[in-house]
Amino acid sequence: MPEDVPAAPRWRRRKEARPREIVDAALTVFGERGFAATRLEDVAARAGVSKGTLYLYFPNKEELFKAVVREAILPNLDMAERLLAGALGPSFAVLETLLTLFATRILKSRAGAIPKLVIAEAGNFPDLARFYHDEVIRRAFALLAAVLERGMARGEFRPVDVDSTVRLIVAPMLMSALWRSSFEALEDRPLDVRRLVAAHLDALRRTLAPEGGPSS
Amino acid sequence: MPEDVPAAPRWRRRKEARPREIVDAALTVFGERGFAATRLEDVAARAGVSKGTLYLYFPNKEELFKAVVREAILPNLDMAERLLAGALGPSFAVLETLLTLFATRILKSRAGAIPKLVIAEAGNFPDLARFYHDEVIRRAFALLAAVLERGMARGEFRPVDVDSTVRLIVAPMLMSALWRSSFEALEDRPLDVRRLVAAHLDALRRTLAPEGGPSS
DNA sequence: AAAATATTACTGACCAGTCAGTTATTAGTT
DNA sequence: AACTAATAACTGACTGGTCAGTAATATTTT
Repeated sequence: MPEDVPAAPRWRRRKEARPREIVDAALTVFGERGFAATRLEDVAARAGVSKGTLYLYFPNKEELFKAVVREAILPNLDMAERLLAGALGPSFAVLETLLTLFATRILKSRAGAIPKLVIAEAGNFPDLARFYHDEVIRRAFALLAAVLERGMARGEFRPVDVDSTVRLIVAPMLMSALWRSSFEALEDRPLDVRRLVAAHLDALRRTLAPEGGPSS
Repeated sequence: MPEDVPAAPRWRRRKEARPREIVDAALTVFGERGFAATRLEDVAARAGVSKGTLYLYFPNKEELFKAVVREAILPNLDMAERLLAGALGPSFAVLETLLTLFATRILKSRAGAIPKLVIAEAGNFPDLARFYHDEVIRRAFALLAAVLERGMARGEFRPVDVDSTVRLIVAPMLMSALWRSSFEALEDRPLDVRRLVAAHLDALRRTLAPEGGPSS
């Protein structure tokens, strides 16, 4: 055995790549275990570093979690807001696009576990709850409210209680995310999100239609 | 100081009353903290006993939790099932009663925290998830499905995708429960459940109405 | 006195966050 | 181009605190 062949180094310096890899690993483990139950040792192992390295890039567990939300959720919200701002067609089409976007970009990705996470830990980690409330929920609600206002202003939707209706729109999406995280494994058939979204949009069409049938 | 006056005993034997008191205390603490984060020491303190006493009545934390669900949720499900079995009037009225029942009996009581709890811990405590799924979710879904089938059979509802529609009915109720447990404290105004239920029922009326207007 | 009920003190396992030390990389020197 | 600091990146053992469950002991009731 030649002993002068330099073995591959035990580790490499990869200052640029680490944060992304750590956040990515954290999303997976947080999603599986929840915030409190996640061991940073596991996150580190999955990211291929040691626990100490985590603390070189993130001051503590909470900030790591915030970084996960920023990376996994906020870009989608940005996209949704741009979509509404540039919308020209009927408001219901905007709604349709938004729900479909949520179903594909959030529900089908690992980010779908985040709502469960936040709901679960809100009581014990109020800072996290406030962060998520301010950065995600408020914005998402405002976005949907704007779509409803637009539709009512253009005579496409009948006048509705905006706040309640926003919640009615969000609820099945949220519930789907929670379902997948918590109960799907207990059933023989997975939740058919496509079918649920179709039924939801059908219900919304009937709910929002002006009294005398669509005005268009 | 007379020393022969028998002081009040430091504790009394109250074999019958303990379980209920412990379960009651557990409901409160589990609701505030979640399952994993709840310290049995706190439950004991709130029930006015010591930690050891808990273990005289419940073999472990999981069984204590199951007892909480049995006491706080199942009686309401029983009531709901009896209600449907004895229903004579229009199916929509049954739906209305069920949702109102949920809003008053679950949402407004401490039991409203249970859904959050189960969703939060399902991943880490699969036995709890299975228990809740089998004892609560399955039954609740079947109940609502039965109402829909009844309405369709009587020509009161248009034909709908039953599974999806059940989820659409449940979702806003569930979301309300989660909201109250997790985010209500962060907002200035509390969630107006009455208004939400009204909007939901209004939406459902439009969604379920047969095409040519109500047939009655 | 014996049985039943309750308390108190303890054990063992767990984990976020810390830090002294190690290894890879870069810059400087010959 | 080879050798040598100097520095940045990384590691992993350790600490301090927590808590479910258990064992030993005490009090109440019959």
